[in-house]
Amino acid sequence: MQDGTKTTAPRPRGRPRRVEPSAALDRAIDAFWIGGYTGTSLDELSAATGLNRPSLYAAFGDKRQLYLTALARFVERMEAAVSTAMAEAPDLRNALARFFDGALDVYLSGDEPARGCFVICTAAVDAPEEPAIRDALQAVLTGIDVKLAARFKRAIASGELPADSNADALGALAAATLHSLAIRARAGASRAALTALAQASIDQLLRPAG
Amino acid sequence: MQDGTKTTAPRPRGRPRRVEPSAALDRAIDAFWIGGYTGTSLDELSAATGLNRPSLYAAFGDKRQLYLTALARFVERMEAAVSTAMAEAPDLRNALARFFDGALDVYLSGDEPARGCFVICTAAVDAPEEPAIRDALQAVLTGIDVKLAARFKRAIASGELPADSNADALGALAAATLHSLAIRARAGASRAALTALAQASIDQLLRPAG
DNA sequence: CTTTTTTTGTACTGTCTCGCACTAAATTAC
DNA sequence: GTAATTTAGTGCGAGACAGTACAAAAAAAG
Repeated sequence: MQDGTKTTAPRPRGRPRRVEPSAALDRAIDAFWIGGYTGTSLDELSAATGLNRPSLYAAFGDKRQLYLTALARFVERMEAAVSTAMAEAPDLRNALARFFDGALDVYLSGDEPARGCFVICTAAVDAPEEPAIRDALQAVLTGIDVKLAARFKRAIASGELPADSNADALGALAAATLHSLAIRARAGASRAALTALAQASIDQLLRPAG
Repeated sequence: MQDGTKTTAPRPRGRPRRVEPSAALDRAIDAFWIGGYTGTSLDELSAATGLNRPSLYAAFGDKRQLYLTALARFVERMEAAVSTAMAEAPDLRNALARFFDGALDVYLSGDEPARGCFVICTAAVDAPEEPAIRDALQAVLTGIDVKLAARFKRAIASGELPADSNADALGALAAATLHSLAIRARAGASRAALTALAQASIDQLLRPAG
């Protein structure tokens, strides 16, 4: 506050950017989210981001790199949301409820029709022919499995679940419900139906053994 | 057998086909299965089927119609397999085991890398922009839900499950496991891992209430 | 053998696609 | 004001793509 210039604004040398790369990336996510990798052209990406094709290349490299960067950012946010849902909820039941509810907020966001999950619904189709995409998809899936399994382990340790429960299996089953929500949302299922599935999953996962 | 000519072979009028449309459709399924709708070009379809583009158009119409026809045939077979698994198994546990095992046979068939489910993994990406594909996907998902729920209802009626069980919810959860298997297979998961998930799902669904 | 009918194969058109070269514009440094 | 630097915008070129027109081929019917 001593000198008038903010220390965080040492304006760079040349012509200023018309649109920030970070904002452009967010809108590229939106475009890829709807059309998928092969289904979204560079012209569409250019229109969505406000960057023309040469600027896109300068900022993110070619189409594949842009897609992978968009995927990475989406995953980063998703995993952060999952982590907070797992950490902040008072118990496992609430953690799962937040987890599924937060996912549905994302899957049903934006205009109609619903887009489902960016990674589950669009990365899957290109997985066989694009090893980098397949690896990214695989990493995301196991990442979710691990986060969920860790939360189930905590619930076992705290006595919320019986000691002989299989945390890894329960985590994978919770993730399976997530995958199904992603697909069903993109297929046009109603939020009510999806919420019912999530609730059924929670009830099933937390039902005490007989 | 009375006259030498087989009654089923009244050779049609013009030049004979080099390849049967039914066989061509099967190979079109394979091509779409790997690349998806937008990701598979007519040239690839032509090479896969052995029909050149004009013959493809004559036989199946344009690319969208061909994809929908391929999807319909795949679904038809899948639903038949599901029905027999549900009907022939001695009890619910075996029915589900056959159901998941049969699905994995399909999802892991063909060359590496695994293709997962044709409908779940490829129709999902084009669902937002192709209403016909979205409707087909939605119909398939609810079809599976209904078939599974019916089997759970039978299990309730036969006393295999407690009377207060929610057959619809259990059916949807079993379907969710199927969706997850489809995605995970395409992401590169091992058969062992997928089988473990299926087994965990069965154990969970059949666990008596506490 | 000729005609008719159906499929096959070639070639074409217009459009889209990706990626990049090159010029114009906007800003700072001097 | 001039030079340097960075981005924006135009436009090109080679190739892929979907769909179709048209001629050649292969069979049955007469």
